[in-house]
Amino acid sequence: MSKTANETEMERLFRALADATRLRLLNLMGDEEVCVCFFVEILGMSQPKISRHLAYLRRAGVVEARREGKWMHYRVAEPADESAARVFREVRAWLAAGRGMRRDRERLVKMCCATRLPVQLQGAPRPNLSS
Amino acid sequence: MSKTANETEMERLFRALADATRLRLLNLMGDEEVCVCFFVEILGMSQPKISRHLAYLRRAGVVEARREGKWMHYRVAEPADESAARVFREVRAWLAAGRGMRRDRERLVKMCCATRLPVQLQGAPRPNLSS
DNA sequence: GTGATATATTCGCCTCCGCGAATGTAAGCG
DNA sequence: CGCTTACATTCGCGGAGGCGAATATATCAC
Repeated sequence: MSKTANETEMERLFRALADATRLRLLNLMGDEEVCVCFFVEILGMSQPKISRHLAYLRRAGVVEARREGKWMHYRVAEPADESAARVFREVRAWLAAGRGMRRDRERLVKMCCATRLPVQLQGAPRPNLSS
Repeated sequence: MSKTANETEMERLFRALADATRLRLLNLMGDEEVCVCFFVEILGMSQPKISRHLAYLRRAGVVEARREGKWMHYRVAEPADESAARVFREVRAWLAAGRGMRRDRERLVKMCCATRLPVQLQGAPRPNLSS
């Protein structure tokens, strides 16, 4: 039934989407969970910056996190509300069509499939490249 | 085929949607143009506040304006990009399902169909109630 | 022209948030 | 225990934007 969709929820969602870095993070996640160290390596941004944006997305209910030893994995969280989920799906489709966004994903796939990971990522858990 | 969807365009759109007042304005417009004076009357907010948010939406390319004598009419502007238009449609569907949003629209319909308009709106051009 | 009406813009003041830099925390290793 | 790695949080600064209040602009009536 979920037809209410508290208006405040919309604001939170759109504020979370109103930042280029967060959009790039969401695009990199696709449908699989990704380790923080890959975000840092691929976006070439400082680790605190990545971490702050991931925390923002988490507070907004847009992503969920899972700990595995030292590593943290982030994945997209589908909204419970039906209309919100449809909006969210379209947003992610829009992301996937973007030029820069596709470059980001290509770099993720290339890096995660390389036989030799860069020094910073030795031993890091690789994301599933299914999507 | 509009597959680029400049990432900056997404940021602008989502920032425009990240405010409760602007969401209510978009919802009130629906598929028809609406005169500023109705926004002011129905939302019960100050005229400068309404006007500033409408200007924000216009700068973001989300709405367009048309002048008719003293009155200004605002209507939703469909994005040129295909993916963006799909996102936007879903957003508006989400809006239309919201509880408070439906109340707003009911008040608009009631006010615009009343035989006697409130004093502030005497002679104001009424919106088409088709949607 | 004057005046009234409808809308837009400007001006401080404030809060939110993005940033780099530094620091804090949590898990693994020995 | 101490040390390293992976990540999170805090701090101080600066810019963006929301607000009410005041002011400016545009159009119409006369």
